[in-house]
Amino acid sequence: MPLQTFDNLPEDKRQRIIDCAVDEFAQHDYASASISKIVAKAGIAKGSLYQYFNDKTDLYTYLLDLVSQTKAKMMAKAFRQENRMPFFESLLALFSVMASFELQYPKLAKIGYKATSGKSPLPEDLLIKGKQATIQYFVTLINQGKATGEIRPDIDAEIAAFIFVSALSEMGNFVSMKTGIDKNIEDSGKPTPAQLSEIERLYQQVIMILKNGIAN
Amino acid sequence: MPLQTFDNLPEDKRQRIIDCAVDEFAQHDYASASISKIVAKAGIAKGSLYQYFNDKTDLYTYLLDLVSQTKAKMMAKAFRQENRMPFFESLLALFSVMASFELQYPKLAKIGYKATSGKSPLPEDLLIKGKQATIQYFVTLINQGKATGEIRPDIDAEIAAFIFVSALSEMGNFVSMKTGIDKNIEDSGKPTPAQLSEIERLYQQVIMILKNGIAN
DNA sequence: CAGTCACATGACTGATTGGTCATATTATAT
DNA sequence: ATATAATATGACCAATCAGTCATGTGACTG
Repeated sequence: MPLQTFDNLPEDKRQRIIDCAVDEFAQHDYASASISKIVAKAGIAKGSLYQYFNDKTDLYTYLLDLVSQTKAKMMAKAFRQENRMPFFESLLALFSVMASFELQYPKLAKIGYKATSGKSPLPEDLLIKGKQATIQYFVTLINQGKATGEIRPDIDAEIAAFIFVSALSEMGNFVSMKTGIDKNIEDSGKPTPAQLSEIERLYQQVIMILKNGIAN
Repeated sequence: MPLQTFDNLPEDKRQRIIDCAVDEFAQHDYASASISKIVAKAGIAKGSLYQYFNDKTDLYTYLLDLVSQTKAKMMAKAFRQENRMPFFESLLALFSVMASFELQYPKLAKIGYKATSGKSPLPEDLLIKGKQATIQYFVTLINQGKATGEIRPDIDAEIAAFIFVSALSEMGNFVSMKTGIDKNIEDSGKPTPAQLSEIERLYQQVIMILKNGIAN
């Protein structure tokens, strides 16, 4: 975790450092991301960065925390209401949040994506445990849906969950492919209404397919 | 492409170099993969490697070729028969090939996966074009299915194709998660019959879900 | 034997890396 | 104004990187 000195920093300077670090880790994986380039772009001395963070992994885990906390905030906002929704409404809300996150914070999304798919210094177990945790969340959701009769009882919950997670995690790529949103767009740059409706149509179609299948 | 000298090499030496390079590029992305480590592990001088390949990207693209050619060979074997199968049989065959490839050549699969998801020195356009090409293949397959009445006409072919590709490309991870197959398993190590049947059940379930949906 | 050619070698280069630390600057407190 | 503590700095270090090249080796040819 960052040292106290990092919190004592003036807001704009701290934010600038974070921005530069996010830029770097969004474009390169952990091993290739360069501390030297981060401090150069942020306009601070390398020694300074090492007064804010213990080492490279410290900075990296700080960014991963930023990713999950930002996402968690959006989740909390979306699920503020009754937590017992019909299954497919829950699914819709989940997809909606993931898509919005991807649109609003494409760089943070990229960091998170790299962390789960590529290489990172964290114990590998910890990472796949994270992915398994996501799958497990869907498994319980699906089993609830089975209990309420919304989902066919012969569905293998784990495999269905795996499909959902795959579609979710890859949807970001598809979104940016379709909307042309890319790294040149700054984080927090509000997406246009046209993009939003396109995205909404996208994940509604996805859910429809997962719900009813494609067979005639 | 590799120089002629590489082809002139004695078979075992050439294979040893390929194996070590595959090892390295399967574990690290392009930027992090180390030529020094490859030659050290292969027991050759660094200068020698540069008599076989022009530079790092030359070696890398050679490996990517190896990946796609290996996969293409398996595809050709599976689709030797009549090329106009019912849609869901084609889908089954596709999934089957992808799963077998993942099982038989986990390292090659990992290299290919990194190439599409992570960073590589190739023009980025070329890579996402590759992914889009895969999607396009599914799009035509789906449109054929629509024409024959196998698939509902209101399905958005592109979105459905995206879901298939996502499931396909992530299935490797799921397979290794379920079967415990990992980097410690050598390429070409034949998977056990138990693993094979487990895998078969997996992608049959996946196709069933994509075909009929999960709704009751 | 001499000459030629293909390949093998590893010391070397210049660049870059994560990380350190003595020193300089600034802010706070007395 | 002086002392003390907090922060800023960049030259520096050892390690590593991709890539080069003069030299060496061995096999084939005349």
